[in-house]
Amino acid sequence: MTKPPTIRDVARLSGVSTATVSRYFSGKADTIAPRTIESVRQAAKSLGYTPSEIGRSLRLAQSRVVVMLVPDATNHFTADIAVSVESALKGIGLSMVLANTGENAEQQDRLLADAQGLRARAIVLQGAIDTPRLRELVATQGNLIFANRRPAQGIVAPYVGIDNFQAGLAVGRYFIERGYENWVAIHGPRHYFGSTARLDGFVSGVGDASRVLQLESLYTMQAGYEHACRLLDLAPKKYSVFCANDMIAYGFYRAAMERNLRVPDDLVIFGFDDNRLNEWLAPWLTTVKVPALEFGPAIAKLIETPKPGFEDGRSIILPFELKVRQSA
Amino acid sequence: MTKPPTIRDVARLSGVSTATVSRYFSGKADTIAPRTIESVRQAAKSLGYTPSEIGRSLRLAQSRVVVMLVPDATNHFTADIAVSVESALKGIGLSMVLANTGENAEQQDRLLADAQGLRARAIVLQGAIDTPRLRELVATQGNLIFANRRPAQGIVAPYVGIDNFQAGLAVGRYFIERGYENWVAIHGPRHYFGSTARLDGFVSGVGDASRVLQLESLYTMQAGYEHACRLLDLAPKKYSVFCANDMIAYGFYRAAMERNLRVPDDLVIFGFDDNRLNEWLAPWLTTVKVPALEFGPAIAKLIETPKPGFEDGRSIILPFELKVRQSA
DNA sequence: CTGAAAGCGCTTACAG
DNA sequence: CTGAAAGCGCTTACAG
Repeated sequence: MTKPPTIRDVARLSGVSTATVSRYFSGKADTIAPRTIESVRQAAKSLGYTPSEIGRSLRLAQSRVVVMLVPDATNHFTADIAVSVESALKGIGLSMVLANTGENAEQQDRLLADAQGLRARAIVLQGAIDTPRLRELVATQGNLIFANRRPAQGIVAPYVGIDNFQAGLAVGRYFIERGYENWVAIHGPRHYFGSTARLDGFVSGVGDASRVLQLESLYTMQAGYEHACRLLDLAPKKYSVFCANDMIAYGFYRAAMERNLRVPDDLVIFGFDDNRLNEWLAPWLTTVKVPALEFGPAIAKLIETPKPGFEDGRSIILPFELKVRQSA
Repeated sequence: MTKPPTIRDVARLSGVSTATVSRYFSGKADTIAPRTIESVRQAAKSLGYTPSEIGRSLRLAQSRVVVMLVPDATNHFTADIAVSVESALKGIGLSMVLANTGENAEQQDRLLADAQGLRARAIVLQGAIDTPRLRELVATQGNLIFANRRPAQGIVAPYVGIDNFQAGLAVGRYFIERGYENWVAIHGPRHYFGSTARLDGFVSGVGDASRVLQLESLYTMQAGYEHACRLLDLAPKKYSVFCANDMIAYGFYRAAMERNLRVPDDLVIFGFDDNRLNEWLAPWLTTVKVPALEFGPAIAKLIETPKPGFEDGRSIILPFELKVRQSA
């Protein structure tokens, strides 16, 4: 409960100046006499001193905090990316602050303001919503990084993730190759710019937009389930469904099971993400694997790299892979 | 990329002192003349000024950051609690930093040091590991809060969560009431002090420790699956299994399915947590509901309440509930 | 209703 | 190898 000791307390106790103590704690110990080092170490230890990140940040005009904004932290794929990023950042001496936008534009803008207040080293957005505030920040700060979903048209900022258009295209072509019919694309909310890249790719892949039934959906099991119920009850057919993520696919599958339909005989289902739950919950699901664990290192690299390249929209494109299993 | 504007820039542009600008931004606008307010507002807006949390924190000797340490951020129940806490803290003007200990004592201690460096307002631990560093911090800082698992013997700090012993007891009694036999308790890792409270309660509930087969397990589906395979293959029986969490129960169930066993006829399974995935993935699972969404408000309240009560180990005990469904 | 000034905990260029 | 001193962006008691 007592006030934490400061650098001055350590300096006093070890009989040196605060400059020396500071050097010790900021990794410049090689210019200090061994005896001095020892006395500083002792003093710090006996006081239980930990340098204040706040003092440090103020002085250096830069914090060691990276803010990550996610639409839904309880989504498993999102959480995997967050964990990967957190761990990679830790490796380069940064901390990550996680915050939920709840898919809400105002909430996002409020969090962006907070991140600015914290003087975040970088702001990583998973599934950003296109708002004026966002555009303003990208333009004036240049420390925003888009993950998993490309920024909207006209926003120039680094992107880390797969090429969603190419992935959609590959799925579309696979549908053609297999001779699937009755195409359905359940795609993500339209306010996620970039979420449509998968859809556009898919449509290109099958080659005929007019024959694709497009349904807009939240990224949840619930939403997938409801779409499926409506579809399977109103116009039952052997559909070939491309889902915007695995959660939607789970929901769709459950509705199919309830109707005694089998994959792939009565229904074809293709997911997206290959989130780690699949192995346990949906080993039957054919899906596009997005390498969640590669996001951390890529983003860390982007943050570490000297500024000159930060504003130029350079991106790190990760590889995707079609995981063909039972459902398609 | 340019340096963000400071309070001085705003003061200069609006022709007032930094004191006045500061008052405006720290909610003391009622002592400022309306015309002055307006000019400050204009100036701040045109400069795109956001007050620096760093400067503010240094001056006030207190940050608005709360650090939450979790053993595994990809666990759904953990994530639900984290989201609940983040949202409640946001409501009282605080941000949450999330960090993973990965069930690793050294990692935890490193993160605790980081939290101290950030001068965190509070540190919330979900599933803390008992280390000397942890004990030292509890004693000297008094801003640690234990969530979901009680602190170990001799650590006096506030706790938020259910009464795990009582919950285990209720499950044990339920087993007796139903006449279940062949009791198995798959409990969490022993280094989670407090994780054994559920086990102890359960043992008390059934009333005969010698007849409970106790298996130590990680909190994962994988671990639950492996325990089940071993058990069901080596000594097949109609077991009645109390799992330390729902994940373990999922894994156990899968192994049972693979062997064509049915719940509750061939096997009784009882979970713990009632994580939100159950509704979709395991609607058959009988489990103990822990109210994940009530953690946020409770923890926020603890943090807001004036210090006097902080060190005295006062706790907020949340209600649990047996959710009886198909599997038991 | 407003301002001048001190000081929160650090780091670093400069001087020795 | 070491120290004195300035200054990072704020807030607030004090004075007017």
